[in-house]
Amino acid sequence: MRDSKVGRIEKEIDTRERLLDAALRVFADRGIDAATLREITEAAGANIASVNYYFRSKDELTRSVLEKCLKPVNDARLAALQQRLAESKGGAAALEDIVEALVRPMVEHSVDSRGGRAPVRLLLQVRALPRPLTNTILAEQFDRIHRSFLDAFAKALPELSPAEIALRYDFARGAIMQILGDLDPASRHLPGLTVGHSGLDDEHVIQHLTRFISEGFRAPALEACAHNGAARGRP
Amino acid sequence: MRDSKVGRIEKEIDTRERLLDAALRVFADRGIDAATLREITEAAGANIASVNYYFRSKDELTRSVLEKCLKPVNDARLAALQQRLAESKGGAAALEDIVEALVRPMVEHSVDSRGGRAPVRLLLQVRALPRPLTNTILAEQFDRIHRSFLDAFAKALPELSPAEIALRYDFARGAIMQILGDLDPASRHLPGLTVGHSGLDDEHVIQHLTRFISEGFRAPALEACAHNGAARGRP
DNA sequence: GTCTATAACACGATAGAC
DNA sequence: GTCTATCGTGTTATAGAC
Repeated sequence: MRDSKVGRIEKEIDTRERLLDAALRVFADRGIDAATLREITEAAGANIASVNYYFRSKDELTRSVLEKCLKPVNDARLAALQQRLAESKGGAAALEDIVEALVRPMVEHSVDSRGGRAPVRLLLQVRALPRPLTNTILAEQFDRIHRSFLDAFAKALPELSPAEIALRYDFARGAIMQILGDLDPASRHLPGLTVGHSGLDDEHVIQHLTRFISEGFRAPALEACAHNGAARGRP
Repeated sequence: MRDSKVGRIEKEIDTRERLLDAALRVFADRGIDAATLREITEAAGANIASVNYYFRSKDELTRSVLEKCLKPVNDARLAALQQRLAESKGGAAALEDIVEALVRPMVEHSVDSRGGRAPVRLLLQVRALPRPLTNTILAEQFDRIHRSFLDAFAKALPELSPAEIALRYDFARGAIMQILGDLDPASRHLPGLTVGHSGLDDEHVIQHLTRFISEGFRAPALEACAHNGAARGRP
């Protein structure tokens, strides 16, 4: 009796949350396009019409799913970076610390409710297949992150040009996404993993990634080449 | 008069080739699932029914497209690696040479007929979205490559465990795919590219990638951790 | 070989009862 | 809030004329 109203409210919230959770998994497993609202609602134990009740359309559901799984990662990244920068009191933060601020939150916060890497696979998907809707969401979620990290790397590695920093930052992001995608059970049947990164926990992944990326960043600069914006627009 | 028959044969071949070329672009642009045979045949200037005539189904077309754009890359990779190994006369090839054998063919051979990176975007897509059909094709195309390169890296870096080699090889592949995907004009509206790898030709990309990856591989080994397959299955 | 027409089916979205 | 039923649209695949 005491919960006749609370129960209804909890159920409402619960259905919405279950839809988001199921949609993340189905989107990651089958692709956003190929995923049908029928699959999603079935996986969530909800009715086919519930998506149109809680979200207005499949596009709005997509936006909510992406925001829900990207925001925690990037909030944690920004917090970690700003803490490192604060510790270095105006000087440049240590390279390893910046790299770890980029790596650790993604490794630790990109797990779905089943222990898989659905957020990573979804992110790989929207990057591989640019569409206006998802591009907008990615821009909203990543612009501040990229700006902050590019800036921190530039200060830590003053001998590298901004263009070379941007390039290596791109390499780093690719390495992170690749290994996390391969760690997901859904990628088990992909080639090149016969050795299998089997007995590998999050902490080791973070350490391996941080070391590889840091050494890559420390490679000597390639003499003047990439950052010649001057070459564009001139004969 | 002399070409009434030749003309017909050329037209046949031409239509099939045009379908493959158009399918690669449409698959990469819109996603294999979302791409319709109507779009593809329209882009190829062919009739809607021609796909079912030349290929049996959309799945067979997918297989042909993937094989056509992956085989040249991997053939070139294997040839480059074997040449380097032969030059080193039984000893280990230089690390930079192995990395370049991995990098250069992918950078140089992953361009579509319009100068874009459709093969890369298609590969990113089938990796992000594992399906039985494409997994099989990827295994056929990449198993020999991965085995050969893992072996070469292991010989060049005897202080690293096989598990650590596999991990760093994965990082390298991620870095390569990421930058090549971002170089495609279709990725122009993605975030993090405001700096834009604009005035950057293939040769510079190859050199930057090779340097970054080689230094990453040279990072000191992380003490015993990943390769403890023994830890699995024991209490 | 190329084309038109259509069969057979799945989708997102919604109206309206409960 | 939840459900059923259905509308309108778009898909692959194919049959059969040319």
